[in-house]
Amino acid sequence: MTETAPRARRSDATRAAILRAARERFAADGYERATIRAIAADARIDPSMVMRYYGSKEGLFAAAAEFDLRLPDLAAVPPDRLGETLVRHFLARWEGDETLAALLRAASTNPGAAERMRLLFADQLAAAVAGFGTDPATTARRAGLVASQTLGLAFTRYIVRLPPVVEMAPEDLVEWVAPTLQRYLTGRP
Amino acid sequence: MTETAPRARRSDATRAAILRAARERFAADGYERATIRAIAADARIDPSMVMRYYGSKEGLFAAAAEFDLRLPDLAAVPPDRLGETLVRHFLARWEGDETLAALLRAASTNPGAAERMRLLFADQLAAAVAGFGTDPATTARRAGLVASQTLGLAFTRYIVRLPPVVEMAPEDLVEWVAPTLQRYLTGRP
DNA sequence: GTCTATAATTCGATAGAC
DNA sequence: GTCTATCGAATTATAGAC
Repeated sequence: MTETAPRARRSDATRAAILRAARERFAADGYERATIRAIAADARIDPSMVMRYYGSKEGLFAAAAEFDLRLPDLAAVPPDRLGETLVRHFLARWEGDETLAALLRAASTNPGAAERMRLLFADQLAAAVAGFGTDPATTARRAGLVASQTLGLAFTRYIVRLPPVVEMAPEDLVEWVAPTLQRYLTGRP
Repeated sequence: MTETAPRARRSDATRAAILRAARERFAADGYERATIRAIAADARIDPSMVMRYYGSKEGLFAAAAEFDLRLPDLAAVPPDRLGETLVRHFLARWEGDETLAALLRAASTNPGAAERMRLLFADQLAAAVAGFGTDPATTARRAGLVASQTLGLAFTRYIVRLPPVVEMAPEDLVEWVAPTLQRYLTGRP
């Protein structure tokens, strides 16, 4: 029973510190500009430790970019408040966790990160939209439209930082964007 | 009068070939992964020529990322067809010129490219929206919302390439997205 | 105007002492 | 488990021959 009772190993703290620093650097600089050396310096450990724990830069990114949207069960949401619920949820999720910003920046230039983004879309967003009961033939398309607006909001607010989008209060964004998502989810073109 | 009668210099063809290759590489790989060596190889010239003509990698990008949205005069568009006009225009503009894809990819990781994106937004999109006559106090915000949807569409369709967004026909996209832009431009939240 | 040669960095990754 | 030392490759940029 060497593994059945997980004892907090000393290295766990180091692993966590590396992941935290990696998310920050990948979020701020993207995949190519974020260097293992810089990440290690932030985490106050030796660069070779990163390689030891995560094998390669790609392995480190894969671990750091693990992201759960934590979408609510859309079938339990009042049908006329789907858009509002989604925008509010996305905003809260992004502002509290920079992992998505890291994934978004990296996906622009790194093929592996882009593939991860597509998987996140298919496994989480498209799956949630498919589960609440509109015409199955159009759910993928509806989910894609929702992604185009929500990722565009994230891109302009957190990556490019367009001043008017950055300055809008979360509640103002909800007011403006919720009807868009509502129509993409339940409307006809 | 050594310059008043511009004679086609031999080097002009080389300059143009470099720019074309640079746009392709920047659009496909982003700023960091696109190398001067690869661009020079595409243009069938020596890498040192790129430095000679454009001074540095940043100077080359600045020249290659020059982009004119060529927005129509919104004051001349029927007020209830503003959204439709804009989506159609953006789609046509993007599919015919990869410069915006290059700018979009680079803006994710390169601070200079992001600044360029903000300038393009302020000087062209925000200016066009301000010129057609809604409440001046809200025009910047309306332009920001339009950017969030249009850049999100470009990001999901040309950069991350989410399958459902890639597969939608331009006319379907117009049908779905036009009402969104129409409301951002002329509606109340 | 074009190209060769190379300088000066910087990076990811490895080997091995302790 | 942690760190020192370093390898090998790739990059931007420069100096200078032709």
